[in-house]
Amino acid sequence: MTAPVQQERALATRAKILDAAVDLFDRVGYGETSLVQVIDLAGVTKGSFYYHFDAKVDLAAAIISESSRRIQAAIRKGNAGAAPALERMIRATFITSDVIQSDRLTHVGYLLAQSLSQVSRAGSGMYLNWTPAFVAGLADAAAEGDMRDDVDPAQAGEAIWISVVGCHLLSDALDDDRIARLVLVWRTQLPAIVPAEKRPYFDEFLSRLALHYRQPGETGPAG
Amino acid sequence: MTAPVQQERALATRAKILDAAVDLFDRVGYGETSLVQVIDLAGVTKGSFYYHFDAKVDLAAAIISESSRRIQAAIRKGNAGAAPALERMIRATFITSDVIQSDRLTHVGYLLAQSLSQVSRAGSGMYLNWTPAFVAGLADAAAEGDMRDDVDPAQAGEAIWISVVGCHLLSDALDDDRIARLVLVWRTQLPAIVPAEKRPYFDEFLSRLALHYRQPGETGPAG
Amino acid sequence: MTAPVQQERALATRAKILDAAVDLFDRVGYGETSLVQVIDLAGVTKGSFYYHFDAKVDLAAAIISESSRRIQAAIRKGNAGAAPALERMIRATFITSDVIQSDRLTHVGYLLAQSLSQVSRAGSGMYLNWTPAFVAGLADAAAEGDMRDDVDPAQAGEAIWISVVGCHLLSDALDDDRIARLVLVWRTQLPAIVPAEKRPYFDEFLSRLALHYRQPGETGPAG
Amino acid sequence: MTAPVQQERALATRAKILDAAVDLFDRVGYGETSLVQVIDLAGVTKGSFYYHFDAKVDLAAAIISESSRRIQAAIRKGNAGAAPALERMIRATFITSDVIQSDRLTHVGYLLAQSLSQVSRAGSGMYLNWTPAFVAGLADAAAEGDMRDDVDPAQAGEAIWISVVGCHLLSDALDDDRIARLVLVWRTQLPAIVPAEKRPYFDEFLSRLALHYRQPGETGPAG
DNA sequence: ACCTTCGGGACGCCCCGTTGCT
DNA sequence: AGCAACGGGGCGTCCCGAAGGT
Repeated sequence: MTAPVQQERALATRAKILDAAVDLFDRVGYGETSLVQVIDLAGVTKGSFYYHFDAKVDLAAAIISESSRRIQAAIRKGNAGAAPALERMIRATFITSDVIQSDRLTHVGYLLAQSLSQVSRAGSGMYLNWTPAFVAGLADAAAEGDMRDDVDPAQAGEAIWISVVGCHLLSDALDDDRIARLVLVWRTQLPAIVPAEKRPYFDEFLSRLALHYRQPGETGPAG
Repeated sequence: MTAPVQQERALATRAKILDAAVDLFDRVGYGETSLVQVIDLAGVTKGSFYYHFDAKVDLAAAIISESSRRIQAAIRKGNAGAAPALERMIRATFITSDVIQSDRLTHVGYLLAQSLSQVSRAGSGMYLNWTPAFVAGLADAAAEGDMRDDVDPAQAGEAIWISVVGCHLLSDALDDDRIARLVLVWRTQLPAIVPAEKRPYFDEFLSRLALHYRQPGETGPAG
Repeated sequence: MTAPVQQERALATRAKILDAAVDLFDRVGYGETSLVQVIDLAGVTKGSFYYHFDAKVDLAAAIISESSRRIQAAIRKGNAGAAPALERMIRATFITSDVIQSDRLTHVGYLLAQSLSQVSRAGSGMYLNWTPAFVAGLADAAAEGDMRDDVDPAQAGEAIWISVVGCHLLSDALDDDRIARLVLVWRTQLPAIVPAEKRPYFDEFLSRLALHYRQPGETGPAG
Repeated sequence: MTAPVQQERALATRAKILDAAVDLFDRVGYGETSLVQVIDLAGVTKGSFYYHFDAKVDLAAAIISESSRRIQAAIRKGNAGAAPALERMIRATFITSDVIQSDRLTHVGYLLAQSLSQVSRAGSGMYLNWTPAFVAGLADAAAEGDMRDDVDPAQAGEAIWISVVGCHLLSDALDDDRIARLVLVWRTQLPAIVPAEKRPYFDEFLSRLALHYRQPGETGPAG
């Protein structure tokens, strides 16, 4: 409680800088954005910037970590209640796509993590860590009877993860609706995974997710 | 006839520059590589460089176009004889992975095309054009009786393409064997596509492809 | 009085740069002077330079505008009291020649304005604006009875202005005494302009101006 | 005799280069024009250029000397017959203005001579040599009775030369009609020089010159 | 003699991410 | 937090030669 007012102002300054950086990194890219562009857009001075950040890369690092923090938080919040593992997995991919799509900072952070793997370790880490997560998720699903006996959770997990990754990349490159593509992926992958009798249920489950997370502007089939 | 001798030297110089650029772009990245690094490594002077290329981006452009040229050529060569559409499609993905994996320039060009979409149009073009290609391929496959009746070629085509893209991205990020991951993808996708009675054949087909294109250093199961 | 010290230092730095630039532009020319020559001579660093000036041309622009500022100021100061229009005109040409001759920055700025008309608009502007000024001056002189009835102020004004311009150019090319040449010009032009009875007065007026503004090193007739 | 064909081609090449240089120097300036611009516009190669000219400055030098050659030739031709000194002088100034105005190479050469005095010596030489020429001309005119007794040929000569110089400079800066301005100059200067009884003659003389040399597009008073 | 291809380096300007002092 | 200064490259371009063909 020493000087809460100043702290507030400092936080606001930091936020202004971060916002400006997100905007510029998104539009012109990290390497192509100069520090002065950032501080000009943020309306602060260089001294002020260097008070909050030690270097330019720290900007990226801050965005990246905030981005992954938000993704984690969104998943935790969206998957709050108890639910079967497979449903949690599916929902997690939708939540992630949704937050990446709707929150600019998260999106930029996600992109930065890819291109600046030397900065945050989150780059390859992101990809490295998620494969086992998917595999583990499918193993749990199998234990819960949500998987057919003849599929290997390890292989299926990696296959799905590959598709999800491709999904993100394509949606970034083509700048179109992530959710729609994600639905497509799950609709083609799920039949090969879940037991035949559960397919109707998961079809419905997917439809509901698609409805819930679809883009504001996008109109559904009955739109 | 007119001046063949000098042209040879020029070609060699150009190749030296390109080689150096490929090496550096691969190791440190395009944006992080300076022109003097390139010309130093190539052992040429700036004047020489600017005789062959108008700007730094032209280096990238040249690598990108040569890269896609090589991919096309490899596919054409590998798919020379007559073969069913689905087999050609599958083989094309293996050929592409193979050449990207084994030929450094091709790999770098492929990566550059992604990050420098403003330079070559090949960036987003790559992704844009391939989706319909996959869809068309599957349509042909359907006409040839290689597809189950209950799958939509359009959806299946995009789904596979998504997986292939994810495959490349993950293999790049994790820097591991592309072919192995590609085999995994096809093994999980094919069952959902081909008629049940043809599954054994395509299983065998995949095995042979995997054997044929697997990395030199990688030892197979019987290695 | 919060931070006058810093501003002072900044001003000093800026002045050092400007001084160096004036020196070099004068000796070797604007286009032939490189930025590093300027900053080396000024004893500042590149960063410092680019803090004060956005580009090389800004140096020229600054010199040009300061130059014309000084000319204006000198004229205003020299023509402070009330005096007939014709006398003010004559005196203004002497003052201008004097300050161009004695102040290096003014001289360089005057020269730059000629060659860099694309930079400052002062180039052609200088010439464009002065013709009407001379014409207007002579019109006032006519109203004050200082002009013969049979001369057209418009023609006489332009004629004199032409002579003054030629005067500057020749003095620059030959690098000799501007004042002496200016006296010559006025001595030949005035008889054709002023009424016969006023010639003795203006002869005397010219002599006094010549005496007052003649170069320090130049020795007069009695020198 | 030895190889006239080749010489012809060489001459043509040289001319092409010179033409291109004149065009570019005129439009963008000598210092701002690069060699490759010249050779591109000329449609020759660098090697070819360096066969004809040792360096870039040689281009300027060649243009300058050709320019002054043409001026000399024009004066000689225009002043071919016998005529009084003063008339020859006047006519020479008109001829010079005319050729500078109508012949692009001459104009460019004249301008180059001013800015590149270090190149051709013609720069200051031009100005240095012409003053005595004017003085000598007026001395001759005096001997022929074309000058009033009370004017000093030396002073009058320099005064006129100054005006002529100012004339050129102003016409260049304002890019307007040289001839009109020249007429103005002579009309104001002549009355102070020639005996009163000869004024009508010279007035008529000037009118005829103005008519003869006025710009093609310019319409005279009677339109 | 005339011309071409290809190469050689030296700068030129600018900008960038960073520090000190206040 | 802010004003001022710091240097180290970045890319591009420029003027020019070397070596050879016709």
